[in-house]
Amino acid sequence: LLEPETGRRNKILDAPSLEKAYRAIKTGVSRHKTVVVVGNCWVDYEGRASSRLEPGERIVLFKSDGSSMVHRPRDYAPVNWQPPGSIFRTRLRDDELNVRVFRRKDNEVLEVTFDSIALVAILDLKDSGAFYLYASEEDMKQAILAQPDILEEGFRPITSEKPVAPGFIDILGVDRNNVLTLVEIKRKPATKEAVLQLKRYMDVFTIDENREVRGILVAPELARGAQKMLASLGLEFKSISPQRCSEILKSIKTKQLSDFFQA
Amino acid sequence: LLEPETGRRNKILDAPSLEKAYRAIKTGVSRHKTVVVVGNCWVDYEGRASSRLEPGERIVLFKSDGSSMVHRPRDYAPVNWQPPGSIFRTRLRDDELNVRVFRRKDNEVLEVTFDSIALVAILDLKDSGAFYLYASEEDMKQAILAQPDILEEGFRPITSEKPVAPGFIDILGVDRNNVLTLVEIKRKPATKEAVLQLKRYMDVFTIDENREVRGILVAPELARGAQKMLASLGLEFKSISPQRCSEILKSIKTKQLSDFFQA
DNA sequence: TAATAAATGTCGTTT
DNA sequence: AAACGACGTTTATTA
Repeated sequence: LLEPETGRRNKILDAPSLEKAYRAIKTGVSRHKTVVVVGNCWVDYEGRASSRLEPGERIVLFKSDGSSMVHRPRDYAPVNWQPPGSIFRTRLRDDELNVRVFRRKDNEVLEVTFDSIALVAILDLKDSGAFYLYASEEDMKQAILAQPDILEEGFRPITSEKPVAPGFIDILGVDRNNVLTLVEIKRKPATKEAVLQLKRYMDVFTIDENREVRGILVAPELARGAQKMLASLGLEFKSISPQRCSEILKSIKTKQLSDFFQA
Repeated sequence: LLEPETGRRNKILDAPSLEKAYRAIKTGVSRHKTVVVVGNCWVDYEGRASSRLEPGERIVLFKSDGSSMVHRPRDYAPVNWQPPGSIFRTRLRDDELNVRVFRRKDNEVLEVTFDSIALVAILDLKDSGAFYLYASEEDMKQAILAQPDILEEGFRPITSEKPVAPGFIDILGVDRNNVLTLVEIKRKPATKEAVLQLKRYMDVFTIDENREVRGILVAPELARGAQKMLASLGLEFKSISPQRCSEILKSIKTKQLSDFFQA
């Protein structure tokens, strides 16, 4: 334990010496804690590309899965980082605290060197909370499979994620007249790119020119240029919002629950 | 000033009460500081999609440009975030500290609610250090423009980033026989997608079927399926690594420096 | 504002 | 391991 006398799981050092920071970081990393370091530092990266960040004050995270990131006082994205699976090595010499993050894959090295430290936090984070993302494209697909009528009355799905030459058809089915129908789903306004994607899938099924095949693009709306392209290619559009799909799924789950408790 | 008596720029609170944390965060955000909060929290997001993160201990960053991110003890990517330009609102009630991050664009809301705090850091980070990235696609282009022979002996660039219907041709030039030559550059193994991109550019210049035009794809290597497609479309490939380009640029800069000091 | 392409993209899945 | 597509992709650039 880091502080057996207090029983606390976290260790916070406010403006520690390099020596104290070094010991805390080294111990923290070896014990698979999450380490936050704030201080004046410079950063070198060598790998798929290479980079150099001149000195300045930043927030650096070292996580126990081997991922790490260097955050400047602005921007959403870290200026430098290393994905999970990397290995840490901490060193202190010549009034410089150096953390090297090595990643076997791509032979990548990230080196952060501090010459002054404002904060070190060694954190033992307990986090098992579930994460739910709703209204994803997957949700939209599940909603259409569960209630095919929202696409069109009489539509019957046959398969989903059907592998074809260019990729995967989201849903393959037949309409009320038994005409083969390809469904491509987008959770955002469908772009020309989405139209072309559906067209590529269509091409696979239109080897026989006599056989009728329908292609329906499902999305909350059509993006600007997409309408014209869609029409010229003889494809169709059905507006369905991800939110609506999310609610359909929710109502199905609620129904399943109530059925369960009634049974 | 946060702590006028000490003159320190940063304020570190180790396991503060919700009330103390609330005041520090509210003040810090309003004064455009960088705020780090570690504690037990749950997170809701509503926008292009929606999400729910159940309670757990996380590291949350609030930056003065309006960006924010929620980091779990593992993974490179934040589990939830908000890009720059968002607006913070901090509230305390019913033993819950709530920070709402609102983004006008896409009408997105991120809400982080804490019920216990392990650390609050209000940071006044001074960071003006320059960031240099090497071996980017831009570097590759500059290297070819500076030493066209690395593409092919006798190649002469005419323009770069030439705007054409589908986008921008990386480099437009002529070969030793004055044949118009289009160059598309990729820093990673060139995929079929890159081949198609070059093909689209080629189409613009082949209105006149009699006029010869060459298309050269520059990349460290060709991805699996790309070779066949390239050949079938009559396009060419030249292997150049981003690293090599980076070194060419470096040597040019060194030369320019030595010339400067000799003069 | 819309469109297009780049990114050390990352991440999951499937071959 | 390689390939392929999705992502709340984000970001920059330009018409």
